[in-house]
Amino acid sequence: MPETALPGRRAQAARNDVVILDAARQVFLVDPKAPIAHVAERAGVGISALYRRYPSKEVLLCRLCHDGLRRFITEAEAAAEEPDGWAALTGFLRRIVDADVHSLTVHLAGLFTPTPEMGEDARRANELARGLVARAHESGRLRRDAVPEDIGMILECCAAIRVEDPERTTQLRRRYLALLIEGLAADGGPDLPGPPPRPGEMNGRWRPS
Amino acid sequence: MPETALPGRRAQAARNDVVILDAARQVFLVDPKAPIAHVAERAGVGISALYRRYPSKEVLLCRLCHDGLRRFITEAEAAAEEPDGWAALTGFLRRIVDADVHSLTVHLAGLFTPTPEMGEDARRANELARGLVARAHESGRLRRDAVPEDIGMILECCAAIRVEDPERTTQLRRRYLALLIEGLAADGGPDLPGPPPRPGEMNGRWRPS
DNA sequence: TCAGAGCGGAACGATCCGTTCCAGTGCTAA
DNA sequence: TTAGCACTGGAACGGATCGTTCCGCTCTGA
Repeated sequence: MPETALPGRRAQAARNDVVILDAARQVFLVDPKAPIAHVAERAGVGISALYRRYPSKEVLLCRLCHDGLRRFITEAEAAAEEPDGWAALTGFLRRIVDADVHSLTVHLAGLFTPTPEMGEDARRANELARGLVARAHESGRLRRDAVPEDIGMILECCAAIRVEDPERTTQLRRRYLALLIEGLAADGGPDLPGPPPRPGEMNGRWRPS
Repeated sequence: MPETALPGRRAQAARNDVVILDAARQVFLVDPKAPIAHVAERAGVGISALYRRYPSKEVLLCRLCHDGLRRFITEAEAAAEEPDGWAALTGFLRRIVDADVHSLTVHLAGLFTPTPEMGEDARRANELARGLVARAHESGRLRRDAVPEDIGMILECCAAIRVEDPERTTQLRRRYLALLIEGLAADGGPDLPGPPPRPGEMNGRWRPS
């Protein structure tokens, strides 16, 4: 029962499923508080098509956010397979930055009440990130004073880069990620200033206002 | 005619001048689209006190933005005095990051129509930044493929770091700025990926929507 | 042929926010 | 002492925005 082979109206519906999700990602990535009408417009559908699928904006936001989180986990698990701990960490960062996943999970947080399942996935993501940093440390190529919480911050930095053209955005983000990774490499430079980020220090975003 | 010595009502007015500007900075730094009432609340004054000083929100925003730009120029001029080109650039970045000036000039752009005077100052700021990068290159400590436009991007990265506590925010920003600066140092590593940012590539923000 | 799934978009109601307005307060100067 | 006024707090207003509902239409599948 391949979805793409469905005829007529159902085919349109199936196509709309993905078109709407794509549009929502693009729109809310640029402006997390964008009105839902923008999503419909971008998708080239009416508002009804949205409300047929999601009972409210909050649910759509939650779905988007959770998808991003799952992508994060998937990439982290893939990176865990890479034998070289340093390559695992840097490759992981590159893929997450390319996928623009950080904005989805983080900048949308606080706009909806998270499901318990998301909380669990968030914990799992944390655990995986911790493992990646630990293995990078073992490889000896990661500077000694780097901590797992640095990952989220570095992703935050990269997510801040954004220009009109999405492809150009990716290029530029790679540039500054490369800069950060260069800094992350243990080259015997001075220790980083100030106390490192603590676990949970960035969690202020998660409770709904 | 020292302002602080003014008695009674005028003293209150003089105090309010600075209290309001401070509050506006704090509020709009966190959320550039915050309602003006939040500023009044934070300043501990009524809305009238705001409208007595600024004819509209747009003017206040413009003032804030222009102040930030002027601060940028001041710091850049100070850095130009520093004989060591590398120390000049890195010190400049640190001071701008500490002053949280980038958000003021950039994230507020597009929310008002810029004055011609601001355009001129923006050009001057660009020129100064270009000079700082040139001198850093001459010092031999800046990686060859760094360009003046990288400055704005790096500031953007740091500005993305923000937590509840302002002091903690500063600490964390210094941490990631240090990482970026480490990457900026010419250590014979591989060239940065992708085409570097071009002059004016980030100017899409400046026209009012 | 027709029931109904799916759709577009107008309409509605709630909320938000910039701005205006007015009554109160306490200096200041005559 | 007191009239005038600079300054203020905050309620009120009007316009804009946005999430959601609703209605009439189209086209499918049996």
